[in-house]
Amino acid sequence: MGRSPCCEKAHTNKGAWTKEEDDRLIAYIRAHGEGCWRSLPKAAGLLRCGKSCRLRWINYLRPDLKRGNFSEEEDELIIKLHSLLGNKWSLIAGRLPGRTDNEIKNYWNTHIRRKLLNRGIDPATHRPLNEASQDVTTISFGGAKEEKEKLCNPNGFIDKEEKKIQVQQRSLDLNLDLRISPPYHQTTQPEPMKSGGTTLCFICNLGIKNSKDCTCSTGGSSSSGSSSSGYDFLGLNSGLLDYRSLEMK
DNA sequence: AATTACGTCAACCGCGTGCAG
DNA sequence: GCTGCACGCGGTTGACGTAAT
Repeated sequence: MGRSPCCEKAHTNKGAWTKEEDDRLIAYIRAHGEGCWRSLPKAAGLLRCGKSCRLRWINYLRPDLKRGNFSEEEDELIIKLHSLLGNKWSLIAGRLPGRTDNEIKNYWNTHIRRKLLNRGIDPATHRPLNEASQDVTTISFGGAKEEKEKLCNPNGFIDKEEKKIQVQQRSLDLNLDLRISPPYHQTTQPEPMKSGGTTLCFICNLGIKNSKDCTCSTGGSSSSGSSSSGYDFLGLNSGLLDYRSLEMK
């Protein structure tokens, strides 16, 4: 059985794209737009798999791509978003205009991981390395599933309740409480780029509200008394982070 | 100059998901 | 509800460039 191949592999090119192939793909998409990747190669006269065309376009040929090095600001944003979202590269990329998920993923693995390690921070948990070996769990969404699977493992010798407690202890790390909820009505007016003559800071422009990182007068810092203690990372102490606000695509 | 080790990143692969029939 | 298709995503690979020996 199994899944049918996404394309006829026998007659497709693989490996690096040539200039001519790039030109054909660009010309076709300019003329017909994106979409229907499966039929695109044939229509564009390319001996490539549709997936390959899509990847090439999204990661390399798209006109709105921002080539070049990542700025320090982008670095920090990626770190913060990764601590929040885990390896959800497409979501992270959605917050970085002109950057692709593949690019960010590569950049993370080659630069930021090392950067964090040099700072003494575990890139998986975003906690100090000396704490990383303790009861800490990652923030990625996959973690819950793994833990669930572990719990369901019939061969496990540890009592299920005991395991539950272990998981709970390990999950104390960061209570994200990201919720999927029915369509909500905004309680506040959508914030314009400028509010009362005040230019919104980078964090507010990202749509992240109530963040301690906010440097403008409007968005963050939710009044003086709101954050009762410590670091209000991305506003997590001061309110619920709406997962939808992270979706950009 | 030759060889090896390492870093980078474009591209591939397999799986999950949404959707139409 | 089931099935197959198409797309999108994340993990991984491998070619290539550069630094070190």
